[in-house]
Amino acid sequence: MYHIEETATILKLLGDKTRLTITAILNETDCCVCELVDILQMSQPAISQHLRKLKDNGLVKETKKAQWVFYSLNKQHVCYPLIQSILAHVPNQREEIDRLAQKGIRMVCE
Amino acid sequence: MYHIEETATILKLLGDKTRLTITAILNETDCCVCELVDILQMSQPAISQHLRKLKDNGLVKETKKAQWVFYSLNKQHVCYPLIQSILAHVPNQREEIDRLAQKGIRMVCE
DNA sequence: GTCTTATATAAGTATATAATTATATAATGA
DNA sequence: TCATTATATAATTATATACTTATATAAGAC
Repeated sequence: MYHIEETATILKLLGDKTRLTITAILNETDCCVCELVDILQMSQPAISQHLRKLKDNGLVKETKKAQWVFYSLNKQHVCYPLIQSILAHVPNQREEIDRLAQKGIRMVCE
Repeated sequence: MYHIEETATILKLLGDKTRLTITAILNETDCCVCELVDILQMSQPAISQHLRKLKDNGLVKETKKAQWVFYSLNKQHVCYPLIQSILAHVPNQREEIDRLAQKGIRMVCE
């Protein structure tokens, strides 16, 4: 059970098509920024700025690997259960991720 | 299972402390505008405008009774299940409603 | 009819948000 | 070292949002 305010903050964060999609993607697999750029067909700064908001609120974590920064959902977040029950209502993004894999993820990031 | 965009719209609507609280209240009991004004301690136009957004998106319904307009959650909304699974994570607003009842709802609305 | 109460809407203002473009940083590899 | 790639940040702009104040509408009481 969360506070109303805390919950509203999470909902506001996920109440944006781009961030909700990013969250749904990360719920399937970790991704680096350029993969998200490729899937979402948006500019790199726009994606970075959305990731920043998610990170500032602790919803995602970042891990640096060579020149890439991989983002993942923060399963330790207090609101993770809320996020999961929301994601249960939206289609998973397997297709998008598979499409990316077929193009060769490497080609995208290198 | 909803579309990402549709879900984002709902989350954005509920991603506001006032609207989330109104929704949580209406999940307990129907309310007229002046009751919400009393509970939320906000101006009447502010409450009306939030109710308008909720109504425009079909989340709430209104019923006129004499000079009052009672609002209720629209259980027929496609996203009602999503809304319920979100509300399951926030405290119900029984206390606020009870506090209002003790003051005498009649006194508030007349 | 007029007065009061409940609610809605309009106009204005201040702030927040999302995007773009340009630039900075950081890591890799030649 | 320099060039390239990946990512972040800053500055700007356009739009959206939440609220206030003032006013309109609608219903009931008198």
